[in-house]
Amino acid sequence: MSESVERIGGVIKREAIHWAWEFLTARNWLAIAPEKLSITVYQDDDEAYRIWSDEIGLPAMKITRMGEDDNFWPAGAPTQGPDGVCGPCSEIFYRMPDGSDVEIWNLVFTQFNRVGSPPDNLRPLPSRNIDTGMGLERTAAMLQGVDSNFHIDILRPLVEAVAEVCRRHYEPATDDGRRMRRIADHLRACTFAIHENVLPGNNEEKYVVKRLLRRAVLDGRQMGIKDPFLHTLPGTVAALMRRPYPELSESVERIGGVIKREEESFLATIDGGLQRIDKLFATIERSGSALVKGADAAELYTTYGFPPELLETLAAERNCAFDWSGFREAMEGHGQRSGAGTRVEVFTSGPLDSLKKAMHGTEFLGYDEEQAEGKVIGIIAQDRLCDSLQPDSPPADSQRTAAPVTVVLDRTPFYGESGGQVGDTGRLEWEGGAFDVLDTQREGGFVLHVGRLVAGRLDLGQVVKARIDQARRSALRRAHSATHLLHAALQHHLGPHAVQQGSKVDADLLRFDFSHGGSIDAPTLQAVESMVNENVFAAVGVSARLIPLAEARHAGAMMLFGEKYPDMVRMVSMEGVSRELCGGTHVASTGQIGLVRIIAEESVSAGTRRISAITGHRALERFRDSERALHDAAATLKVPAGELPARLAAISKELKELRRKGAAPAATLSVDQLLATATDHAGTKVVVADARGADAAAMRECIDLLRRKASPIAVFLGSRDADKVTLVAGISRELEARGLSAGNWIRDPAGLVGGKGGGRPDLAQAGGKLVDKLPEALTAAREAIEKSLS
RNA sequence: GGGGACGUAGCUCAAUUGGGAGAGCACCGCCUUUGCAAGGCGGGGGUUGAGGGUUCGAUCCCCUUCGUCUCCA
Repeated sequence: MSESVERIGGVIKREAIHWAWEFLTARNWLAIAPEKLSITVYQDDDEAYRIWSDEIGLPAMKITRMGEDDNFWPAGAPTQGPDGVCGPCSEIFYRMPDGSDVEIWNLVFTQFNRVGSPPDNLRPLPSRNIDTGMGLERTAAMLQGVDSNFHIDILRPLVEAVAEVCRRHYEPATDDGRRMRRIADHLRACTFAIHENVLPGNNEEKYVVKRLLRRAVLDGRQMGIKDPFLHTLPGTVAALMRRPYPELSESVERIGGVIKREEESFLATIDGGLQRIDKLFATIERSGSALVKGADAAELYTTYGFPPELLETLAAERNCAFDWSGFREAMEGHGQRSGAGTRVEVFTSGPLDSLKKAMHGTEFLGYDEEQAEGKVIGIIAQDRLCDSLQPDSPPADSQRTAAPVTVVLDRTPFYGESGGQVGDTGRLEWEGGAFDVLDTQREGGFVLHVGRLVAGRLDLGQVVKARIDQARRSALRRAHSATHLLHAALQHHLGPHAVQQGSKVDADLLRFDFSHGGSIDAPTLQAVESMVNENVFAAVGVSARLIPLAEARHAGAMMLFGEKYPDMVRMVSMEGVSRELCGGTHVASTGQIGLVRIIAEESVSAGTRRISAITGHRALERFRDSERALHDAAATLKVPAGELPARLAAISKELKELRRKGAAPAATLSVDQLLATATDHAGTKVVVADARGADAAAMRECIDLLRRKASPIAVFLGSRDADKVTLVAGISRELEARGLSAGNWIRDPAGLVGGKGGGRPDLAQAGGKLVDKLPEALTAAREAIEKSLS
C-alpha cells in the first residue's frame, strides 16, 4: 500500500503541469534539481508536449512520447476500453543515484468520453479535469536519497525491528530482505486498520486484513519463525507514526492482542493441515510419483487454508516437486465457481434508474410524523415501472399475487430499512383504495413501500394518506434506543474497544454485534444489563439534531468505521449517557423503553460477540411466559416454585435408579426362560423365540447374555408392535468359524415379514411391516438353522 | 455474497455398501505404593449440533437450519 497525495478538480492542463513543476523544483518547495527530472507524455498529446517543451523549457531529450499502455488512463483504454471518462497522462521521473528512473508523479488529463471501438471513439468532455497523484513515500525516498520506499525514515526502523524479532540482519538484496519488507508493510497497514476497528474476518475489508496478516506470518515462518511474533511490533509502528497519528499509541495493546489471536489461529490452521499433509505424502509415495498435484494443493488451500508456499517447502524436503501450474489452474476453477454467485436485487437496477433521472428522492417525515400525505411518483410491479396498479388478478394466479409491488412517494413517514433498523409497515389510503405496506426499503434516496394493493386502483400522481403501524414503530423506537444504551454500557464495562460491528433492530427485539476478545462472564453481563436499565429508570431525555460532521466529532459522538458520513450528520443524544450518529428513530425519553432484558450472549466470529435483548412488550410477555411455565411445573410436582430445582434433581436421580433396578432383573429372567426352550443340535443350542414387545436393543442384550452363558449357541428373536416387526439373530463365535452367518440366516425370515435385513456375521438385524407373519418367520428361521447345523 | 470442509463424552479424536456408540486424557470411588513420575480395579458422564425425509434400521445417505474453519468477490 502506498500513500498518495491527490488533487481532483477543475484544473486545466497548463496549470496542472506548471504547478507540478513548481512544486518539485522551486526552492521554497521540494527544490529538486531540474536536470534529474524527465517527462513522458501520450503520443498524441501535442498540447502537453508543447507545454513541457515551450513553457517549462525542457529539452526534447527529456520528453518521451509513449503509447496508450503507458501514458493513458485507464491503460490501453482507446482500443481496449472500457467506455467512459478517460484521458492521456503525463508522468514525471526522477533519476536515482544508481542511474535508474523512478516515477514520482502522474498527471491524468481526464478529457475524453470513450464511446465504443475506434476510430473516432474519443469524444471531448464538456468540462475537463485533472486527476493527479504523487507517491508520497517515493518522493520521500528521493528527497532522503535512499533507494527504496522501505528505507525512508519512517519505515526503515520498522524493517529493522522486524529483522530483530526474526533474529537476523536485514540484507536488502536477499529473499529474506524482501520478506522483511513485506512483513513491515503488511504489519503497518494492519496496525492502522485494526486501530480503526477493522478486524481480521471473512468478508470485504476484514478479509483483506486477515490475508495481509497471514501473508506476513507465512513470510516469518519461511524464515524459520514458528511462534507468534507480529504482535510485538505495533508499538514500533505507533512510535514511528507518533507525530501524525498520536492516537495510535493508545491502541497498541489492543492491536497486539488482535494480531496475536490471528497469528495463533493461523498457526493452528497450519498444524491441522500438517496431519492431512502427512496422509497426502503417504499416498504420493504409494503411487510412486514424486509430485504434489496442483489439485491436491488447491484443495488443501481452499478448504483448510494451508498455504501452497509452505506445502512446496515441505514437498521439497521430501524430494517432491510441486505443480504450480496445476495449482493455478485449479484455483481458477475455484474462482469461477465461487464468483458465479450473482446478487439478485429487485430494486437496484432498471426501474429505479429512470426514476432517479426525473426526481431527487423521497422526503422522509417519519422523525416527527406518523402519518402524512404524499404523492405517488413511481410504481414498480414485476420489476418494471408502471403508470397504474390494477386490482389483483384472480387468486388462482398465485405468481402475480405473490410478486412484490413497490410504491414510491414524494414524501412519507415510512422508515426504510437502514442502520440495522427494519422498515416500517402500515397502509397507504386514498379515495376508494388502499395499499398494505408489508416492508419499507430505501434505495438511492427513495423510500420504497413494498406490499400489495388491497382495494381500488392506484395511479401515478395520486395523493395518498400514508400511515405507519404506530404500535410497531413504537416497539422499533424502544429497541433502537435500547441499542444505544447497550452500546454505552458495553463501552463502560468492557472498554473503548467494544465498538459496534453491526446491529439489527426489530420490534422490541435487538441484536447487537461488537468487537471484544473473549466471552463475557455472567456478573459482567448482568452489570451491563443493570446499567442499561438504570438509564431507563432515569428517564433520560433523547434528542436528535443535524450538525456539521466536524462538530459531531468534536462532541465525541460515536462514529463507526466504514460508514460514509455526509457533511451534515444526525446526532442522537441521550443526556449524559450516549451520543451516536444515527439515522434511526428513537423514543423521546429512555423511560419509554420500559425494560431491557438481555437474553443471549454469544460469539458470532473470532473477536466479535453478539448480544440479543428484548424491550417493552416483548420483555413483559417473556416474563409472563416463564412465570407461567414455572407455575405450571410447580403445580404438576405440587411444590412451591422455589423448590423446583431440588425436587427435579431428586426425581431425576430416583428415575435413574429405578430404571437400573427395573431393567436388569427383567433381562436375566427372560434369558433363563429362553434358555429353557433351547433345543440341542449336535452340541449346539438353538433358541428361536418371540420376545414379546422387547425392542431391538433389549433383544441384542439378551443374545449377548445367552452367548456368554451357553455357547455354542444360535439365537433368533422376533418381536412386534402395532405396525412393525423387528428381528435379531446372533450366533456365537464357534459357529461363525464354521462358516455360518447371522446375516444370511436372517435374510429369508425378513423377507417373509415384508422387509430386509443384514448386519455382521455374528449379529444381524432386520425388520418388516407384516406383523401377522412373525410366527411364520420364526418357523422359517428354526428350519433354516436346523438344516445348516445338521 | 458465493464455493469447500467439519460438528460424536468436560477435552482430543475413533467407529469397514447403513446394522450393538468407543478409546486416550480429565473426573469420582476403591486398592497398591511411605517420597517423586505412577500403577491396578471399578464407576459416572451421550437427545452423535437442531429439525425433517429415505429405510425394517441412520453417527453414516438426502433436504432444511444453526455453529466453527477456510478460500474467493
